[in-house]
Parts: sequence; C-alpha cells; structure tokens
Amino acid sequence: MSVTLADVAARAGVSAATVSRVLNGNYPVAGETRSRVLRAVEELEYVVNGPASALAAATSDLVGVLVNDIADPFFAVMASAVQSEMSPAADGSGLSGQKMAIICNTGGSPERELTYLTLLQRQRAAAVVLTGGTVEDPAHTEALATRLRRLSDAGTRVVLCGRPPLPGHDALTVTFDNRGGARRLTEHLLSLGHRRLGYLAGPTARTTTRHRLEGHHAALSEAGLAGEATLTVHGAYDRASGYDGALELLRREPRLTAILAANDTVALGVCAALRDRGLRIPQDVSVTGFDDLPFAVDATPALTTVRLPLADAGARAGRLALDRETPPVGGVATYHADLMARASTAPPSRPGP
Amino acid sequence: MSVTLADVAARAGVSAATVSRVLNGNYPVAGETRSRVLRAVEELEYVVNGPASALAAATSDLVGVLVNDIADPFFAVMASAVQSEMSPAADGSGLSGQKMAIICNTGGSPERELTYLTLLQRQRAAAVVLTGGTVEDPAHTEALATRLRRLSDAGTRVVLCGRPPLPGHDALTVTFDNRGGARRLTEHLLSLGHRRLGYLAGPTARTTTRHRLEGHHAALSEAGLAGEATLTVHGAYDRASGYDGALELLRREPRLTAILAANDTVALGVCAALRDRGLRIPQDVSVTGFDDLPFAVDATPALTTVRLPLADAGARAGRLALDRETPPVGGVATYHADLMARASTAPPSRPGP
DNA sequence: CCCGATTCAGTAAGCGCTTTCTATCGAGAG
DNA sequence: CTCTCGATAGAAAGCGCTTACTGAATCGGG
Repeated sequence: MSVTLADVAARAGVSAATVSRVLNGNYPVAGETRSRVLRAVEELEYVVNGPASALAAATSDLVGVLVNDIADPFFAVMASAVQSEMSPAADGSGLSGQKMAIICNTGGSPERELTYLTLLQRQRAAAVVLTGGTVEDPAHTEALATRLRRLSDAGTRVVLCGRPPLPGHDALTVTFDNRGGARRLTEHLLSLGHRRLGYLAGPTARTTTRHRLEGHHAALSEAGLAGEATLTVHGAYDRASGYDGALELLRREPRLTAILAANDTVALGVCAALRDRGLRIPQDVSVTGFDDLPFAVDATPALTTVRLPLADAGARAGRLALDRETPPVGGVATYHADLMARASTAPPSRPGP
Repeated sequence: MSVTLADVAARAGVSAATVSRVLNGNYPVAGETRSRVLRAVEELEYVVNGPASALAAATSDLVGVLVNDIADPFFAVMASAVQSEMSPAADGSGLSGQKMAIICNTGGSPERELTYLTLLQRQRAAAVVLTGGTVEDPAHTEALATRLRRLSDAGTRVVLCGRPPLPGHDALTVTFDNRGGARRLTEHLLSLGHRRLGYLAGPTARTTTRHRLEGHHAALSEAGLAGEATLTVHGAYDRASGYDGALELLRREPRLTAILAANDTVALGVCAALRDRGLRIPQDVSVTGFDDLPFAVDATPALTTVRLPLADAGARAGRLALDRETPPVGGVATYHADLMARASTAPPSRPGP
C-alpha cells in the first residue's frame, strides 16, 4: 500500500536502520550514502509514519494547547503565539521532529479540561500548555493536579499560561498581574474623581475573576473607600453579559458614573447598553475594559483598558514547553498589566457625594 | 514504566485481545468479563497508547485544520466551529475514537501550507480541513492538488472551507459567495447615490480578493458605470493596510464618497484613517466591511458589511470531515452573503457628478 | 607493519496495540 | 447422543520505525 522505510532502504541499497538515521540525523552516515537515501526518499515520495516512529521512539511531536474557546481573541492570540514558536521553516526543510499543536476547546468546562488532558496523555504529547483562568474548586484543583502529575511523570512538559501556579503541581507558569491591572484601572477612575463605581465581574469561582476583583477592592481600600463606593455583578466573559450587566448595575444604582468591565468584550456590551439607554461615554458614564484586545482601540470612544501582553506570554509559554528557554527562577514569570488610558474614561460630569 | 494493555490484561485475568476489544467495543465481550476489564483499567489508571493503536489500526484520531492565522477572528471562528463538531462529551465517557484537531497556522504562505500537509500526512490524519482563500498560482495550485491527492489516496478525508473548489482535486467544499457579497455591498452604495468609490482590495493573486473584486466590478457594470467610478488599491487583510490604503485612496481621489474595504478588519483601519483626517463617517465618507465579524456591530458607527456564516460553514466542514453528514450534490455547498446595512453608510452629502 | 581507535552500516529485538484465525463451550437440532 | 452453530476468548502475527549491539573497514601512531 503505502511506501515504508523498508521500501526506501531497498531502493537505496542500504538497511532500514541507515534510512532512519539519515532521516533523523542523529547518527553518522557517510555523505554518499546519505544522498543516495535522500534520492530514494524523493523518488518514492516517502513520508514517515508518525505513529510508528512515535511508538518506537516513545515520543511524539504533538503539543497540546488547552483554551476556553479559540474563537475568543484572548485565547486565540495566546494560542497563536504558542504555535508561532513551533512553526516549521517556510522552505519545508528539516521536518524531522517538527512539533504540531493540538488545540483543545474546553468551553470553560472543568470536566472537559480533564478529558482533554487524558486524550493528550493518550497521544503521549511532548508538552501541554494550559491557558487562561481556571475554576477554583478544591475537587477540581486536586483532580487537575493529579492529571498533570501523571502527564509530567510520563515525560510530558506542562506549562501554565495566563493562569496562576497550581497548588499541588510545580508546572512552569507564565501569568499576568490581574490584581495589579484591576488596581490601576480603579485608581485611574478614582483619580478622575469617580466615587460611584459599578464592577462587572466575570463568572464566580474563577481565578481570573477573583484576582481582578481583589485588585479593584485593594484600590478602593487604599483610597480610604470601603465597599460602599462600588457595586458588583457577576456574568460571563461575553458581550451579552456586558449588556445585561450594565443595565442591571444602572437599575441598582442609577447614579453610577463609571463601570469597570471584566474584559474588553464585556466592555463592548456595556457601551452598547449605555448607548441604547441614551447615556454618553464618557460624559455620563466612563467605561473600562481589560486585556487590550486588538479591537479596544477601535471602539468608539477608544476603550481605556489594561494591556495584557498575550502574545509575549504565549510565545514564552511555547518556548518553555519546547524546552527552548531557561525557566524563570521559581518557575513563575509574571507579566505586568499596563494601563492604557484612552477616551472612554473622563472625569464625571456629576461629581460624587 | 507506563501501564500497558498487557498489564491490564494480567490484572483482569484475560488476554490483551480481550482488553482491546472491551476498549474499542467492536467485538462481543461477555458482560462479566467486560466489567472486570474496566475495573482493572480504573485501578491501574490505564491510558491507551495512541501512537501504538494508530500504528496497529492504521488510522489516527487526528484531524488537521489549516488556517492563515488562528489569531484572526475570521479563521478562529471557522476553526472553532470545525472543532465543536468533534468535541468530547463533557462527562468524559466514550473517549475511544475521540478526534482531536491539529491547528496549523500557515501565515498565508503557500510553502508552509504544503509543509503542513506533509506533516499531517505523516501523522496519518483522519481528515484535513483547509480554510480561507488560497494563492492563485498555477504552480502552487498544482502542487496543492498533488499533495491533497496523496492524502486522499492514503485515506485522509479532505474538505475545503471558505475557499473555492480546487481544480485538480474533487475535495468536498464549503464556500462563500464572495462575488455576490461584494456585488450587494456595491449596489447598496450605488443605490444610496455614491458615484466615486474607492475599493481597498486584499492581497493580489488570492481567490478571495479576486472574487470580491469581480463582484464589485459586476455591480458597477450592471449599473452602467464603467471602471472610472472606482479606484482600487491592494493591501493585506489587516488594520494597518486599511489605514494606509484609505490615505492612499484619498490622495489619489480626494472627492471619494465611499470606501469598500476588503474585510471588517481593514474597514476598522479605514475608519481610523478617516477620523484622523477629520472626515466624518458616514456624512463625508461611507465605509463598508466584509465578513461581519463580531466586532463589526460595535464599531462606531456600526459597520455596514456582508455577513459570512463562518460558524455554520465551519461546523458543516467539520461534519463532512468526520463523515457525519451526506455531502452536498456536486460536492460543493455555497453559503450566501447577506447584506447587513448599518450606520457606516449613508447617501453622500456631496453628490457625484 | 601491527593494533587499538574511529567511522559507518547491518542485524534484530522490540515499542504497545489490533485483528485474523483458532479453540472452547453450550445449546438446540436432527 | 452426536453434530452444528453462535457466542466468547486466546494465540500470534504483524503495523513501521528506532536503537542497542555487532561487525567490518579504515587510519594513524608506535
């Protein structure tokens, strides 16, 4: 049926071992022999059987990347960066050992996260990168740590990207300063004079949600403001939640002068709701996002947000997964979140009490 | 080292063959035996060795998805939809035969496209989905057809999604009516009274670019307008090209009243350039996009564009790839592109000649 | 001129699973 | 009571590749 190593060997007049060695370049082969083999490979259009070599060598060229949803730019940008680190040369040379990324959409489901980890273990993945926040549930954290331990025991490198270190497993971690970002955003609004804030948080029981909320509260406390200056509503990380959440916040406190959204996508929903309500941004209500996704600058008014270096973090995670970069001391690298003050925030036209 | 089928067999007091049959459920096994095997699997935390079974069964559970760049929403939405069709049950049951998607970023490079196809053939992928437009170069088209033929000969299902059928290979195809979309957009502008149009086309020598441009010209011809009513500039499918392209168009013809962008992302760049030039949208210049990506409705003013059912097409392609849907007659399914008339287009305030 | 290094190629034993072919055991059929 | 057939389970032969081992030249130095 299909061409095998043995066919190539026969054609080149050498043994299968020699062909294998030429293809993997990990053993000396005389120049003349090598070129004879390569010619045979060409002529027969031979393509290595990946599963067979994975079995024999007990390693595979697959790298798993877990994301909530690849259609969400937050994850897409990170995943794209992870992948860019293992992109093959455009000229198609040196394909041996070329890694490929398996992208797994968990949809935010903890169970599916575990399922995919099992599936990746089945593939004997060379590495696994888990991106984005995770559910904060003791049972799940434990199950996750167990699964990851099994993977690392089996030789799979594990890297966390955009999520905090996992208790119970010392995976290399690339994370964001979500607390700091939320704090800076809140300080920015406070310094503009806002005193009645609405906070549209992400889903409960998620690390990202909690950290951002903590940063928000920290800024309020530091400013000597207790919790009464803010109102919190939880929702999903999507536009619809932003729309609904904004209406809910306004219902609870019509005198709000600023709304902090869980992320940029949510902020877009907030803006839409405010516009539909006839409120101007930022004159009537200031709005902030989080992440600084590509579209944030094109929103009108341009969204004040906090920049997460998603591409840098993803690329770093990719290199760590491929063992091409020395790990940070302590195994954890934290990226700072810079404030991007733009047009969606301004001093309140109706000052607080 | 790691637990194997034989270990499970020993523990359950049966032969390896029986364990294999329980796991794959393709051969009768007595209930009592089955449960004994499953218990052993649990106790030993056995995880199938994917490469080994792929080798023995000569099939793999991997499906390749080629995209230009997964960070681009156009591709991310399609890829996400393709994947959703092979998402495992959340409860982790029935993992046998569970497919996984390998996402390959070609970066629009024809060479890399071919390289990835080879890499997928090496993995003995069960199916391959190629998304997005492709380069129109006879040499590349031929090379591509050859590669795809080798894949299908090897039993890999090939599906094209969001690109026209490939001469030289009868792969199942899910495509968009790019011509019709561009025609409708142009007709919309003409009917509003615009007569001096600027067209910001995508990269030359790409099917998508050509088809959209043809639709544009078709609408002009039908309206009895020759080419003189429009000006064309080519650029990449990104925001920066939109920005630069808009300035270039205005330089060449300051009296333009409308600009059609290659896609929504480009349109955002156009809008930014116009704003920086102090031109109002749509009063001074109308702008249209293409694709109707999620952010189009949140642009200000909301972008008039044409909706491509990316998710539907991706899902369809996914089902076809998994052989879970009967192929359309002729092997080609074409999706219509609906006009989404929004606020970025209006009659020109300074009518044409 | 002989000998231990060194270099390169072949032999063959798996890697862990699937699957064909056999074998066994009962239960009806004749 | 023997024979046949259906339902299960096992034995064993690979699937195509990697990688110790071995073996055969070749080479430079004593």
